[in-house]
Amino acid sequence: MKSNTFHQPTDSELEILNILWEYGPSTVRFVNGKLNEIRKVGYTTTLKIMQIMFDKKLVMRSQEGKSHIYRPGIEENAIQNRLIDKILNSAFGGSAGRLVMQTLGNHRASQSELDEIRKLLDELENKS
Amino acid sequence: MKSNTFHQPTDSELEILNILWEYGPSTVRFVNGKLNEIRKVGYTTTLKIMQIMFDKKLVMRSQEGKSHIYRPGIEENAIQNRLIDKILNSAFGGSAGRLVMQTLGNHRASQSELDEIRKLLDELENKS
DNA sequence: TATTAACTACGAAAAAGTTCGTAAAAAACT
DNA sequence: AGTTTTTTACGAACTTTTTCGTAGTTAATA
Repeated sequence: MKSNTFHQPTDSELEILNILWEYGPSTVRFVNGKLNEIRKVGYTTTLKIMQIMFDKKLVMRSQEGKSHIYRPGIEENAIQNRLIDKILNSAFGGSAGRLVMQTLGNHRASQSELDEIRKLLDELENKS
Repeated sequence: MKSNTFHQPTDSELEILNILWEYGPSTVRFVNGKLNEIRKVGYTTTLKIMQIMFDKKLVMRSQEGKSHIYRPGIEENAIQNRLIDKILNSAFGGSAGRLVMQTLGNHRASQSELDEIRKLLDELENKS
């Protein structure tokens, strides 16, 4: 196990982090239940992955009676930024503008989101 | 081999697609040379991956003398959109607005890109 | 208190991806 | 023509990730 390096979550790990971010501190059973709303996964499979995540510090946990309560060990924004960096470099030649254009061009955003984006653009331009 | 399903390129495959998109139709030797500008990769490793990509239809190829010339079997935009979809669903709860905000907030875009984005926002708002 | 149920830990198999060595064929070079 | 170089094909080892069975422990329940 690399102890030093940062651990990019795998796809399964990210799926679990999302559940923890959305629902807050949870048991393995709860997480496994959520996963099974989408696809069949064995309980010990979920357990094992969460144990691995604990080793990697992707989650933290505390004892509650006989079971563990898990919570995220990393901020949602940190992972989001890392994922953005990754596809930026691997598919958009590092250009944030291209990524944004492509995203807006293909996925509808709500009016309030568009307003927010416009506001952010204003700020960015004033800053420079 | 799944023949039916769409194949999301792996990281190595995406790296090779990027070279093909950037430099156009290329031999294995050329691609391997480009890869080796960044890290050490054996020739047959690159060959093998490109053969796998051919099976998956991620690249096409034509015979040129003794060797094959490879070209992308898929459009850059298609892959970009698929990558966006993936992180949108796996880390942004499906919200394009949040992805855009996060991207703009953390990665400098040039003035001309900002202008373009603003123009696109105008179009999106007029359309709806 | 004995049985059952729920939990963790762990090992190992299975699956997916990467790496490379070797063999055989084609082309280039003496 | 014979040797060397370049290429493809392919199998197999290795790595990483995912999956699950089994064992042992703790808690709940009869």
